[in-house]
Amino acid sequence: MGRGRVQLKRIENKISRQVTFSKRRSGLLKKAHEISVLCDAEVALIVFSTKGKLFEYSTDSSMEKILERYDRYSYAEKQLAATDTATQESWSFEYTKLKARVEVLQRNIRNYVGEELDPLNLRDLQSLEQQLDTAIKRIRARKNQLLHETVSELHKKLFPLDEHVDVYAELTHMAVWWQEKALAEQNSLLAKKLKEKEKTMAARVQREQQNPGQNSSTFISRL
Amino acid sequence: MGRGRVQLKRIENKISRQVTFSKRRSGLLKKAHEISVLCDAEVALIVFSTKGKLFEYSTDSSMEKILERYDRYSYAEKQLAATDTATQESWSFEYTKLKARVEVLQRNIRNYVGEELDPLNLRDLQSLEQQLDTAIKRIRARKNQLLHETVSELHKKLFPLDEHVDVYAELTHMAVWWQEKALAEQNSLLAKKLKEKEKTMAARVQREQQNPGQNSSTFISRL
DNA sequence: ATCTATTTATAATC
DNA sequence: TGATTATAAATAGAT
Repeated sequence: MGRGRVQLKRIENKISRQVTFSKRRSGLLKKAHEISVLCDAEVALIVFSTKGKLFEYSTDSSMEKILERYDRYSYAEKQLAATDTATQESWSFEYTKLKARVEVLQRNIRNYVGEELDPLNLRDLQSLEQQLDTAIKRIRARKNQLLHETVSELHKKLFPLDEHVDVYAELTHMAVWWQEKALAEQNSLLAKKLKEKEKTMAARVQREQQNPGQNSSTFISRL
Repeated sequence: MGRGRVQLKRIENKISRQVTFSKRRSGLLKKAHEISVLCDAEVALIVFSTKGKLFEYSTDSSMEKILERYDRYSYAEKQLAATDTATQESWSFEYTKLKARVEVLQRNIRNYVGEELDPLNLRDLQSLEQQLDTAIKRIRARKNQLLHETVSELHKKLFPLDEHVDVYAELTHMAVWWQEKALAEQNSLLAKKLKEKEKTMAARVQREQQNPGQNSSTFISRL
């Protein structure tokens, strides 16, 4: 409903994707609210943007209640299966144990997404950072692999008879080319920055020489 | 959008309320799906009719994952509400729920440390990477803050009478110095790498010229 | 469910 | 972001 028909597929242009998101999001929230009021329904709507920003709507702003209700609804089946597996007494204990476990896991996860870092000491932070660093590397590797596979399959579809072309080698070439380009750009950028720094440094040194011993290097010279 | 304007208030006629609900519900689900696809967003939509029937939509049908993410986003408030519900409901139900939760959390954690990535699609990987990237930034910021505080306290102990020295200014000087050094090192390293790359590139180009059209650029030129 | 007259939502543009 | 406008979509009311 606009000046042109719209295909149901990811909008590739980042800007217009963002604009569309903003418009449609407000439209969606509005409609969620409308059906909730008009039809006396309970609605919970959660939207995460690509960048991970959260938008939400819930009837009477009781998201909690609705999600609880949802859980009750969707776990109903699982409950039946589990009812007769264990005896009543042991459950209390098991439950407590499990609950503690959930708390630990949740705390861990919060740390993994960079929240509640205050209780951690330097060593914890260090090891956390290292873990996440490894994780990111693996994720990127997996992403590449996935892309790799996708491209390779695509290639097979495009050139089914063309067996002698080594797609992997081609991709490697492309990667090398890309890397070189990025490297060159980074290099010139760094060179520029370095020059600026040298300039400001020279200026500061000159100032220091004009009024020496004022305050500046006291701390460093003491260490 | 119909033959008459509509007031934003509960439709009193039961029949037309039901009809409107049915129509608008499908419209809402459709729009939720559309924004999800068009704008690459993660959407979870839960609707309970007046009669308590459940309708839901979720991106990639992973309602669990999205609700988990939502919980993480707004865990602060939730903590309080979740604690005392356990006493009321049957243990069996709560236990089952909790167990499922533990499984989800564990799976999440495995993903956060870069394990079991195979079931994830490209979008999942992308969002995971982004989350971890943010996390690492926060962790580094916290590390720096901690170091900062430690040094500042140490300084107070070492020079208790020395109130006029601005430790923060000193630290800034040190930081600048350090940055410049690192920058210079990085620069020379990059320069070295670049030169190597150029050499290998030149070598490859030469090879290509000697036996042209063998296999290499077939793929790229076709794209 | 199906059919339109209308109202709404929104894509394109600035 | 915020407005404007032409057009596509959704849907209220009727069947």
